[in-house]
Amino acid sequence: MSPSLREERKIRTSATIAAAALDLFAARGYAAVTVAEVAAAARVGERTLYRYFADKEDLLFAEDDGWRASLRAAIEQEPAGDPPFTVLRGAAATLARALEDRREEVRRHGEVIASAPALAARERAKHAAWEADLAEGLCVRGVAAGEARLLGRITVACFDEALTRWLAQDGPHRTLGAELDAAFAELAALAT
Amino acid sequence: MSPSLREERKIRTSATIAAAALDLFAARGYAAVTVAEVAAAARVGERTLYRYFADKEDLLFAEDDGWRASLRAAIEQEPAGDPPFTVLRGAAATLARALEDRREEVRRHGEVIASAPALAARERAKHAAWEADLAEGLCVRGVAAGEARLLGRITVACFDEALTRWLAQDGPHRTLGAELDAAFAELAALAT
DNA sequence: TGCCAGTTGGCACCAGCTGCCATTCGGCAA
DNA sequence: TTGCCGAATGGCAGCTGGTGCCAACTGGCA
Repeated sequence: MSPSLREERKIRTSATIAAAALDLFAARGYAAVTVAEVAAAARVGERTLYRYFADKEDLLFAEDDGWRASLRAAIEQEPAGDPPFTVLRGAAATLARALEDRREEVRRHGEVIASAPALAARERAKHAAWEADLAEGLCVRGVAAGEARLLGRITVACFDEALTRWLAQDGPHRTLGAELDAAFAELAALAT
Repeated sequence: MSPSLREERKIRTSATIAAAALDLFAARGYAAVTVAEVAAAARVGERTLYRYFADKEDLLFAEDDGWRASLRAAIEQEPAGDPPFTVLRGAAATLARALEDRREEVRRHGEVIASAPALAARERAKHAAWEADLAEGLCVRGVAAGEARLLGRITVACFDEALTRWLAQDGPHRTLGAELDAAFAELAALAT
């Protein structure tokens, strides 16, 4: 059941388009690049591009679906008896480990996103989806909905702050996992 | 120095357009209403509408600038010696008090926003701005940037959760202030 | 009264996005 | 090898969001 030639090509086409888009956006700015130019750079018709990506923004966010799935899987694999917040901290740590060796990629991506308000907004919407996934993962374990949502929000807040600090450092840097631990520790110290 | 006839008209025109937009969006859905229709309903040219509002989304978010200013003012008015998190909790409580008697308005607004992903994303971006304001307010008081950002994020997370719970109740309901206190209390209990 | 500055809205135009349709291409069976 | 089917492609027309430009209008003031 190896992927057929058709499927292979679809995957390759999608990756080509996304790569061309990121290159152009990084070089000239998101707003200054038209979808037609991205399509041309990827040697694809504009109409075809829109079959692979829902809209212009999606060129930068399509692959996030995969990470979202990883996050959901990470929650499920946490030990069954752990207290709720421990579960979410564990899931966040797993996601952090998956990002650990892709720092430059994440930074480059983040720079493009920060350059356009609409993209920053969508980035935030992604966090909302994460929060919902975390909350859902706790609800399945019997945690009350309100508490689950609050914990999801808190966890994403800490994760995002850890990501910010991780990317802000120049040269040698602490790991994302270390930043995440630090953020959670700070939270515990400050929340009381 | 009462407002001139010109200024009065501008304010009234802006309010008329925003009201027409909310009515149309609530009645027929955000996506199904064109900007031209909003302009026509407000008896204004489309080009004029775009002088009052930056884009279609802005029709729903323009007045948030005022609340953002209130939030900044609220931070400044917190006692000087208070610990950082106490300052932010106080500012959040002030904002909550300002919203307390506009529940139906907030709910109606929220329903329209929840109906379109792009609007939900922008709502989240608004929270990012709040977080930045809160962090800035702490930095001015000498708090380290990283800690200030983290506290800003946590505070907004609790506020947003409190807002969610406040709006979710039917019939008689607890106050937003009470929900906010509850969320902060839960945080303190769960974070350790 | 007449002028100035701010406000308005029509028009042209570009970019994002979609439905439709003809063409092309991979995969399979005769 | 050939021929067929369904999937993938891309061109085209068309709508909506958004902007620059310019001409007409209006309130305010000398």
